[in-house]
Amino acid sequence: METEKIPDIVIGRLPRYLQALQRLQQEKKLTTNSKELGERLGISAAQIRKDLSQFGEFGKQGTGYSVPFLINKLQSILNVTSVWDIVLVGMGDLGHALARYQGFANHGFRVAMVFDNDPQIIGRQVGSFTIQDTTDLVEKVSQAGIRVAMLTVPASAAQEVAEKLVKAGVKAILSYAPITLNLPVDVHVDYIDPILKLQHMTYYLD
Amino acid sequence: METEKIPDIVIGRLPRYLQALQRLQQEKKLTTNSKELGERLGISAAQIRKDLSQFGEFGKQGTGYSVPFLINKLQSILNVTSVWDIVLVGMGDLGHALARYQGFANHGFRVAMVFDNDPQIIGRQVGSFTIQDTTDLVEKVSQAGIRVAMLTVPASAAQEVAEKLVKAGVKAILSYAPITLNLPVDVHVDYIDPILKLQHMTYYLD
DNA sequence: CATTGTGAACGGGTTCACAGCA
DNA sequence: TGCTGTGAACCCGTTCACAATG
Repeated sequence: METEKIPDIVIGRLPRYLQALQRLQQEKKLTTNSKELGERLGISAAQIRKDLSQFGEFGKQGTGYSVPFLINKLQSILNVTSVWDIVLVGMGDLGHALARYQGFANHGFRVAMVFDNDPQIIGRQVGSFTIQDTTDLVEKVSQAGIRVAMLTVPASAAQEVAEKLVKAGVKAILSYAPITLNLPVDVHVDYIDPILKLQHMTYYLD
Repeated sequence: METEKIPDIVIGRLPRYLQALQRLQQEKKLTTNSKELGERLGISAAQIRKDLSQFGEFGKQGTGYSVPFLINKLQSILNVTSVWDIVLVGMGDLGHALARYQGFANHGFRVAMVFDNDPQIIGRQVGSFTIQDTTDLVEKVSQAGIRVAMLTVPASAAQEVAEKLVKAGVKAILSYAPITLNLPVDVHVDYIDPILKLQHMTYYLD
């Protein structure tokens, strides 16, 4: 095991391994192996072994991997042993859906605050949240010490809001806005855009 | 230009180029170059030139690329010169949000039908759509000749629904369900899962 | 004896650097 | 002069194949 310089692309696969393992656990399986995991995920067994071996020797020859043990290890590596509070900005339809999404629980996340800049909806309830004014965002978010954000505002507002989040101390932003954000290098940014994914696939359609 | 065997990873970047170009067009810019595009997207200029050169010689030395011309070329390459009908299955919060999302217009897509299996909501209106019964999915979708789907059903239903979509002739599925689908190789599948993206980023947080 | 962990070989994507051209 | 297109070099991730071992 050599901890130094693990490629980002490897890190990106770990959540998928964790997801598959949690499904195996639901199915009451206590052990698995690189072949089974690989088949479920469409990844080669060698790849999975090599990825995991970067972090330690988690398996047993002849047996494979203990499902609960490997889940614990991956949760530790990915820093999701406890729960990250998330600030959600932009309470359109998508923001509403994410605010109410039950899937974050048990995966290391919980929406803690929601914001919008529209006076028409500020103060309204969404599930258990009261929509707060983005004017107060920097103060409220920094005070709460929140480090993770999801951005569901229109493209025209995304850069500005992202800068507020950074000012508030946020270090990881998952943006649904169809625009590349320009932020300090120590802030981690990723994007979700269905149009990009769909256009990728239509290339292969006649 | 050599058309044979263009890596999938290159195809995956083309939608981002198109997105950036369309923003440039909104800003009334008529030409751009690999350096400007690269800076906007966080991609090296050489990468962009090499990617584009796989499909033809679209630029002019000393000038760069014509924005509208390159937009047209990319739209042709990606097969989004006309509009793909999409079938959307699963009318929870996320399904509602996607059904009402205005961002598909002008990017090559339009939601054409929506389905759910919950008797409580079948027949209801969502925007301009009437929620249809998944029992009728195969018939309706194949009759309409729809080739592209978005899946926003619970994980427990995703595989089953995906198989129905395939039976109906769908060849591209964008799934929001947190599970790897097992489908024929000629069906293109991609996933959107915020939890995977968040866990990837929290690895880098203390 | 099934399955891991891993060095070595391999393959392929990215960057380099420059000729070529508007 | 400015910027593209591209062969070559480089770099890095994946696969291979097998020794090690519970």
